[in-house]
Amino acid sequence: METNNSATIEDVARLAGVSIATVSRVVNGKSPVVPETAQRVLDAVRALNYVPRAAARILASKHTNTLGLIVPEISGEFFAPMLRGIEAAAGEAGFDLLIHTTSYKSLETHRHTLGEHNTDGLLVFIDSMELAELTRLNSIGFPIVFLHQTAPAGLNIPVVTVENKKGAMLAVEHLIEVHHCRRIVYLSGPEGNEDSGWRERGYRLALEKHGIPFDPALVLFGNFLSKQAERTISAVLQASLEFDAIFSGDDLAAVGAMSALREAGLRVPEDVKMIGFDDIPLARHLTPPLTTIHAPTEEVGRMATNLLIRLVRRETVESEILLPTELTIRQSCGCRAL
Amino acid sequence: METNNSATIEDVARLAGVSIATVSRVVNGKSPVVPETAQRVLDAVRALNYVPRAAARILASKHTNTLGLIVPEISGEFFAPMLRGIEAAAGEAGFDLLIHTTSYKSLETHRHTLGEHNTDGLLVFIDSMELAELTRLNSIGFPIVFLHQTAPAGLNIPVVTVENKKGAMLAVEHLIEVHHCRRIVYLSGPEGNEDSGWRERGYRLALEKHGIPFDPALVLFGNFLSKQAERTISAVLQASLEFDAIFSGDDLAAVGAMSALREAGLRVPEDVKMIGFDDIPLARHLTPPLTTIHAPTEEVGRMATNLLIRLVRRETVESEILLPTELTIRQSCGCRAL
DNA sequence: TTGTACGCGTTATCAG
DNA sequence: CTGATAACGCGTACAA
Repeated sequence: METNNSATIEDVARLAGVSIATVSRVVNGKSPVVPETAQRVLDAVRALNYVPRAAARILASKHTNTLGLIVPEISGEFFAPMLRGIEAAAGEAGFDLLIHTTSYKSLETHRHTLGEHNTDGLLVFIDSMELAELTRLNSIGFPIVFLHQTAPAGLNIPVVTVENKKGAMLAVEHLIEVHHCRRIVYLSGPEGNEDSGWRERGYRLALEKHGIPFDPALVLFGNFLSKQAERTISAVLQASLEFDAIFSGDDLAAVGAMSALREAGLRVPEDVKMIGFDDIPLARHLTPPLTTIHAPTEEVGRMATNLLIRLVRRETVESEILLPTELTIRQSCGCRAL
Repeated sequence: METNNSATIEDVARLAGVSIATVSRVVNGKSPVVPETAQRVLDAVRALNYVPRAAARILASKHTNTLGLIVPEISGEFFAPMLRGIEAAAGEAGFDLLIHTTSYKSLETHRHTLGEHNTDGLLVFIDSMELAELTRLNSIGFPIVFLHQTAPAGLNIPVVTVENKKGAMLAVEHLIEVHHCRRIVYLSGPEGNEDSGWRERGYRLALEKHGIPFDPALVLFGNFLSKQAERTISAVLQASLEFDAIFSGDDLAAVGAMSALREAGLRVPEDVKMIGFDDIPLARHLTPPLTTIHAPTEEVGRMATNLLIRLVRRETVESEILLPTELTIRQSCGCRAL
């Protein structure tokens, strides 16, 4: 609710004895203004506590200085670092950040809530947006950058993500080569999740490379959630599935899996080796500390945001950025504490 | 960057053969319009893919339909649930959410980035805002709600937080009464943190109630961070401080403390009992599962947002809401698994 | 270097 | 119930 009495550019102009155009100039620092007049304006601005109305600015200038972020849900552990990166990059460049989650709303409701009319560009995480809207925005040249997800066919939208396949291979090969595991479970993410898809591919590649036949029974559903992973591992343990290691598609699922294992009286890493993916902040505090594939999540957020800003400025950008992942050895894989 | 060719209210009016006023009416569903004309307008809207320009709307109507959130940093574990609550409540009421972190910016930069000119109201977490600006906003009747922090003297700003003192007492009394602890460490939060202050008060009250003298040497600095807590506990262990339990001001610090304990060869709960505060999602997955004071963090976010929205609508609201905390017993306190 | 005047797209007021 | 039309506050050609 706007309050009645705040100063407008006109008030400032009057007090400074100049035109509103001049005020606009010194406030935006665009065209040159005689230092002396500029100072008078600045004084007036301060005296009146003048702050330009964002809406008026947008209306007149046609750009919002705001970036939109669309996510399906805000899932803490993994998402927080990314958000930090995004917020930081946006802030440093002078952009505001409008956040929108799609999870709890009906499709009808969240149409058009974020788009050309209130943002200069959009950051889209996972498939939180309808293809039709995406296509429309893309066709009018509206800047969009995807996070952890490649663009649908035909759309020219850059992506920033991490080296999923390579990371997964690193993990599985470590399990095979160093710890001599042969029956390695892969704990998958949500159906259709691209990260999980690549990680599974890396997993299979590593097996193949070492002549270990792929067993579909070892691909289990973790849904990138502790709870689901816990449930799943408990169930297969009941059914006496045999395995000597788990490569979890993400750390959260690894956490749940470890709970299930402990519940069943199995020890990590003695009975089952475990490696996760992402390297969430708490990974090193688990018992045992979780060996995992480190993904530069905050950096992904930063990168994507910078990319988007360049897009907003109509600069050309690379269509895909893959940030490096690396194996972070702790103890859950069976390596000794240092 | 606004794209050139999108339809305006005038285009719609023309196509529907009505005035722009009528279009505005059916779009906003305010004044009654003959169903037949309304339908014509709706058709035109759809045909032209018309979406009202937010900026124009704001400029004309004087309110932004946007809520601002100011936080010092986005710290994952604890903050994510709160953000979820805020986002959900805001979204359900049709408000957008503008997020702003203050941590990495200079004071100069983050003046006025969020305020009367781009939001209808502000959610402020901890002391992420200057008193002067706060006072100014408050004096012009701008809606603000504090999260986990009471307003500075003289300002009339409602707060939503949790029953810190009661929760702390619950924890410490459990340690004393059930587990017969006598030398209980309190792991404090950041200097001046209000939550930590109340929790310490609860801790001291519980000791007092049971005739245990307060020992200042047992109040240690955890800073609500795993890393700091780990460092602190390691240090006092070196210095052979004696204690039989730790009540940690928050779960994150508890995690760090547990790492330090394990590092030193001490077992939880056999050698040291441990209780945390907040009940972050991962608490139950720690080894041993962390007994902690459950705080309804997501609900705090929801509540605060709803309060703010009522303030925006100029309704009167309670000046303080204390959400209940409760003891969630798991195993780190020495209680057996169920 | 500075000022004038118009346009941005809505909402709101007031007649009709 | 509907249509003109005046704000809303700022940026920016264009003119001086």
